[in-house]
Amino acid sequence: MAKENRARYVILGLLAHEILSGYDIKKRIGTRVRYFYDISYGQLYPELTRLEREGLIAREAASSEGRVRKLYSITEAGRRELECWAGSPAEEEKIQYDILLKLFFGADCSLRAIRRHLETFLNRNIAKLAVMAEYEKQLKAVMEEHSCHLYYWLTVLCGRHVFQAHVAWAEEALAILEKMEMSDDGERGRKS
Amino acid sequence: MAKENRARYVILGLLAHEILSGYDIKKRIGTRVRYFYDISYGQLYPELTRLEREGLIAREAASSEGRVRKLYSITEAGRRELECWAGSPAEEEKIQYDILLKLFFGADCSLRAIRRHLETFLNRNIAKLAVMAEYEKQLKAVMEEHSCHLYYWLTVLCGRHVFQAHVAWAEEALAILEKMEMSDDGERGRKS
DNA sequence: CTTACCATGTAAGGCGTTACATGATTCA
DNA sequence: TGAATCATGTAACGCCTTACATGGTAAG
Repeated sequence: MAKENRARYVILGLLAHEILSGYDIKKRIGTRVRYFYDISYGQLYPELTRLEREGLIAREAASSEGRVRKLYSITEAGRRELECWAGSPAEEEKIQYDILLKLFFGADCSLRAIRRHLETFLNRNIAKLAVMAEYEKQLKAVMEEHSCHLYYWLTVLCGRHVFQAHVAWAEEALAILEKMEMSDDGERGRKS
Repeated sequence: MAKENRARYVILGLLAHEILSGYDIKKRIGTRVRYFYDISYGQLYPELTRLEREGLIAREAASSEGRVRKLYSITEAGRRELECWAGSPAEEEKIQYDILLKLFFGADCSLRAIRRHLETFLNRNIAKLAVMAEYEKQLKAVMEEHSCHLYYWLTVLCGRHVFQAHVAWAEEALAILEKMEMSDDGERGRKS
């Protein structure tokens, strides 16, 4: 999975629009793309150093009004690199959900545990779905005037579809389990 | 994301039902759970060594009919470990799709590239969806008689929901882009 | 004056991949 | 005899996380 060093392109992508510090970048990621990408300082700062050394980003004159801040901007080479990456084929997406492994391989654990996993999963995804709906509402209002944000919108749309699917699956799975329990009623090793 | 060492639990989960060699395990994973988990030999064999050293799995007497095969079985301690894992809370699932990053951060690349990404994504997920549908058909037939395979079915169901969502999203996104192109028609930096 | 936040980093270590190395067996 | 598959591993390296280290500033 981790093959392409997403970090560097996310950084370049953000710097393509604004001059930012490492701390700023972390915040931007936290608020804007949390649902499909995250980064830690342990990866961010070394990557910034590397990008600068490679000439893909450059230090801006620090405003030096007291606080230490290292501001970075993207270079022409950086823009080319970003464009090249954006045009090259995307890696295949993988679904690696812990819950599926627990369902599949932990099949001999209690039914109660399975139900608990599904319920946690369901609640989490209901919440995420609500957030996506909220984003969409806000975006729709903004986009009436500014036709940009199209790509932002498309990513939110993806989130809505995927989280909706999670919710639908969890509900269906819980319903199936309930039906099983009815007909099966307390048979064998599985204690409810 | 990578926090819990899924590999070890997948191995234990497979060994909970059969005695297998490393090679067998790899094959089982390849045919049965490819869509939500995969492993490489570089991870598999060292993990087997570790699990044996920890007493969670044990070497079975090799049948020694020529070929070298190391067969492993799960121990009682291994079963306890597996059960403990299966009962503990599942990690939060993350969607980390390369295509979303390219959409979001490569927003200044050509519209043609975006469309190509979406089409590739769409075709891939149509194919996956078809596989899930096939699995479901087979499973339904088998489950008439054997009521086991329930958890297998639930995982396939998840795949169906998720891949269906991917397909729906990609189609909607492509439709939106097409509409944009109509009204916008070749304006600005984006060359179609 | 202390808490919260701003801000930048390093070190250790785990997870996971790819490439390489080796050799036996089966089948055309 | 040569290719495919069976079968087990190691080495190197990259990604990423967690925990730690350091210090400044704003606000109550």
